[in-house]
Amino acid sequence: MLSKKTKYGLKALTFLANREENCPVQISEIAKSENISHKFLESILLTLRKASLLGSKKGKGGGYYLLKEPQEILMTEVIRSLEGPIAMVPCVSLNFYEKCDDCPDENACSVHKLMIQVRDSTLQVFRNTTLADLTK
Amino acid sequence: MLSKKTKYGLKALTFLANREENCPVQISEIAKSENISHKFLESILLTLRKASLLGSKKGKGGGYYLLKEPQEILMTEVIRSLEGPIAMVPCVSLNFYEKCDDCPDENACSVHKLMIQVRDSTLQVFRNTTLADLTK
DNA sequence: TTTTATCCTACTGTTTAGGTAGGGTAAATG
DNA sequence: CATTTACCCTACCTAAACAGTAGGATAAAA
Repeated sequence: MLSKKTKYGLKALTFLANREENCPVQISEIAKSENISHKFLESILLTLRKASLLGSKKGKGGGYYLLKEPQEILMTEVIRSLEGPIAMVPCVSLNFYEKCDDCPDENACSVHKLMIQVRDSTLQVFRNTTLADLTK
Repeated sequence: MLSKKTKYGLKALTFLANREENCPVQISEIAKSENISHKFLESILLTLRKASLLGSKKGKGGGYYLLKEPQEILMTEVIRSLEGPIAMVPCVSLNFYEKCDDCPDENACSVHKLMIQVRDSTLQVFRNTTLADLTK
């Protein structure tokens, strides 16, 4: 299941990408337009800023803005920052690998085998999709 | 993330498929071999029986056994019984559809668009993989 | 009728998701 | 330089889901 955090984050990024000018947009404007709680969205945008996907400006006329062109923002980056691992089990994760404690031999594990395939097909989608593909 | 329930269920099914004879196997034997808590595995096998993937036999010499040939058991069935929806958001789920309450127009939603692609690529894996593909 | 092993309901502890609360800090404006 | 604006950051909270446990009921074989 995709968390609300990721879902809202994607919506916010799309909202920013859909604007013609890339000037700072206030949290409240995004929150209102996308039906997201102001405070929750604030914490999400903060995460995206720390992941270097968004820039921010304080004070009057401040807000958040994209740091890169939409077509340069890959879904792999976005999903990994907001959701964490893309793989369904840690033992097949490229960026968040962890060994299973119940599994003596990873290479003999049927779940491992299956989940590698799922990971690869999901990765293919995320690697071939940029923020620009989500806009209209 | 894949739940332990699904993970253990897959391991148990693979264990049964790897046996040369399809006679009833006790919970304890599977639990021991796969490092799964006996009681937890019991509840998982019960789920699989109710999903008509396993048969059971009570009393001495009893246990669980496959109801179909491994090559006839699709991953879509297994995952849906144990994990529930394959889609990452309910609004793109084929078998467990639900409308998002924050989304006025599904077709205009960027998350929807992306998640349909993910669902389709994951489905392709599960539809083309049977239990027989997980055995060795 | 005793033993074996599944069936089934209910309960419980831990973790995570999805927020809220409330003040701190930097920048623009006058 | 003071005020307003809007992001920055930590801590906290509640409900639900996950990952099991407990304990007995039931059915089949010996």
